[in-house]
Amino acid sequence: MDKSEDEMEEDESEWKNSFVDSVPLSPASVSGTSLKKALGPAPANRVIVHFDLDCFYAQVEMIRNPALREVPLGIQQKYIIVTCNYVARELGVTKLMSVTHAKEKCPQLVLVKGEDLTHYREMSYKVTELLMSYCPLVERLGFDENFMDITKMVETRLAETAESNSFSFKGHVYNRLSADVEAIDHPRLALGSHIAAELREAIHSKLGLTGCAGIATNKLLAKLVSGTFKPNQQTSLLPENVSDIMDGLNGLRKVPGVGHQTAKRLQALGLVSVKDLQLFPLNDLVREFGGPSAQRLKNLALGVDDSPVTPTGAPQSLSDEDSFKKMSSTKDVLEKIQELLSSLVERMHKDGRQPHTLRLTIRRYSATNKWFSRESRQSPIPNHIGQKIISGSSDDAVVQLVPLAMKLFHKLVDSNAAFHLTLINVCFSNLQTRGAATTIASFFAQHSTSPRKTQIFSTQRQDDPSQKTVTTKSPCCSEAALHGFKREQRPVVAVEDPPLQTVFCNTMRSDFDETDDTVTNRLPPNVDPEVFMLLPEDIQKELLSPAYTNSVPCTSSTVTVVDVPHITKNKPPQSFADSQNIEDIKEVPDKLDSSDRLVVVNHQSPVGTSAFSGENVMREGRLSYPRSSDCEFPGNVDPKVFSELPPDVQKELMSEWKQQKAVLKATSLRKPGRSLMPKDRKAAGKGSQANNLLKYFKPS
DNA sequence: CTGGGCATCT
DNA sequence: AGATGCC
Repeated sequence: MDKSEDEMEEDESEWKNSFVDSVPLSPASVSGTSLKKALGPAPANRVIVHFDLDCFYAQVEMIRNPALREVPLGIQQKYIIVTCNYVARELGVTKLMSVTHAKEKCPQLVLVKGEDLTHYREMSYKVTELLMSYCPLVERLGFDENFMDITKMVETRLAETAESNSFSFKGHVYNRLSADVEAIDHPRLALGSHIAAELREAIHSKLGLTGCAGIATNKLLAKLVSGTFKPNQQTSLLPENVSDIMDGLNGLRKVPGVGHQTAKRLQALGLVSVKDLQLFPLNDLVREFGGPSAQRLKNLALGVDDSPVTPTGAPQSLSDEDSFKKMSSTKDVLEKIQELLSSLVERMHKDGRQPHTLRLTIRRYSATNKWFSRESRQSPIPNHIGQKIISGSSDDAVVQLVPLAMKLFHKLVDSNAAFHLTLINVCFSNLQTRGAATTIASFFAQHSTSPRKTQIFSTQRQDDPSQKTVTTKSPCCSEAALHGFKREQRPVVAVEDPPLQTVFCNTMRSDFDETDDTVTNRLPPNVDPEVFMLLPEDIQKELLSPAYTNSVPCTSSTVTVVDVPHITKNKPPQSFADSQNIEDIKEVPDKLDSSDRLVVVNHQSPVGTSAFSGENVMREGRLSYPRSSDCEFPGNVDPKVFSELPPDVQKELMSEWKQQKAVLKATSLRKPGRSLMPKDRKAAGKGSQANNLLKYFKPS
């Protein structure tokens, strides 16, 4: 529908999404569609990597129990082997094979139950988090796959490496025997293959996991090519071989994005192979699927995929479910719900966000359509219950949630009649950080996109001095809630160590000044609104109160912000080092590799890479009052109070205010009560998600 | 003898 | 709320 104009301009969004900063778009070109062609030939292509961990669950179990490495191992969920190690595969076991079948084929098969996903989930987030420490553009796909847009890393490295011999490919090149010959023709993909190799090595050395990678110019191709050599290998796909890999797919079902249902509908149109779809008239396809889906499908068949790598962040919902042969009594249902809610509440508590919606999903037994047809009902979670989850009164929370869930159950099932359920799922969604939006917080909330300024190092060598610095500071960062405030912390490592080579992914460009902030991962300067909201209300108040006029003697933003109310009154910043939750953050790197400061640094200061905001953040010194010409204060902010805030906070606030004006303009047509449109919400969510992400890869 | 998650779109 | 898709 909205695509009518670009029916023939299927590349349009790619122009926006796949930009690279070496090919700056002029402001005019961004808004003017007709100017596209004026930009000349195709824009620089992206470099996308798809990572796919080998038999992920099995690897996790083998790490937990190394003895399992030498035996054929299968991970069992109910009656299914969901995955197995390569020893087992050599003996004929495959994924998604029934247990009985597997045991027939391989009587020695060792089975480990894998229904509890806790360990897999934790390890999964460690991987994502590790990748994110190199570049924030990481998108998860399930627990064992990640997409990464390394275009910027490549561009940076390209600028630095003038050496010709670096233009060779690491790993395989799809359908090529001697890659080196044409490597020079694809320097960016070639560099991408080196980066992919380094990242795989990092995953291996830090987390002990092996996996495959695919390097290509879009997500679809990267994913398709990553599996061509398994396990623990990588493959690059050159543009001239796109049709090879697409045409080589055995059936439309192999195209990611074409599921069972879509394949069936396509088959009804007489389409079976990828070629069939490529050649099928678009108009006919539109009749069946509608404009956007039709175009998307056709593009997929052609290997065209302009969808951006969308940083995943923390999950938007947490759910827990169990399936069974039969559940037919209300009492059993109640017990199951209780059990599911208990574990879910625990997980939610660790997450730290407050769920505002509870959903109950069931699957009814039905001879025919057994595995589809789920039904669900949802309801708001009263605030006082949600609070208990956060505060850790888990038992109380569960007690209050169970009746809620049972109400939902009775909406779904008439318990007077006979019923037969085969699955129950409970889900928390509408996850929000605690605290009502104070005026200021709501400012933040609107566009707290995450300003990670990720500093990346291709390989890390060296030094302890930084390590020390980090260590001393990290305690202050232990609360996930504090992370946002560390953003502007001076990059501990980089400062002291110039030789710390390659800084990828951080755009130095102070940015094209376009108004188009949706196009890229344009991340506003560092504030973490969420963090503010996480602070106890009295502290928030105090922070904003005109009565609060003490100056803050601390220049470390990490310490400063959080401490403002307390420290200035009560404690010196140092004392914070030994207070409370030190371990949270510290343990992470320790568990991984205590000598590796890179991880540490990135954790504690997920300082935005893509801080296009480029404006150099003021790192020390206090800003003086902003002149009103520069930035108007919101009415509720006392300039004097403002002046007492730590410099980075001042900076952040001003940036927010400045942006607020722009956003208000942009959103003036929107409903006031719901000014966060999907796109905004997405952007806004990412900021907090990134912070919260840390929790997902906590120490085990 | 078909898991237990998650996301997006409508 | 459901459908669909992915692992």
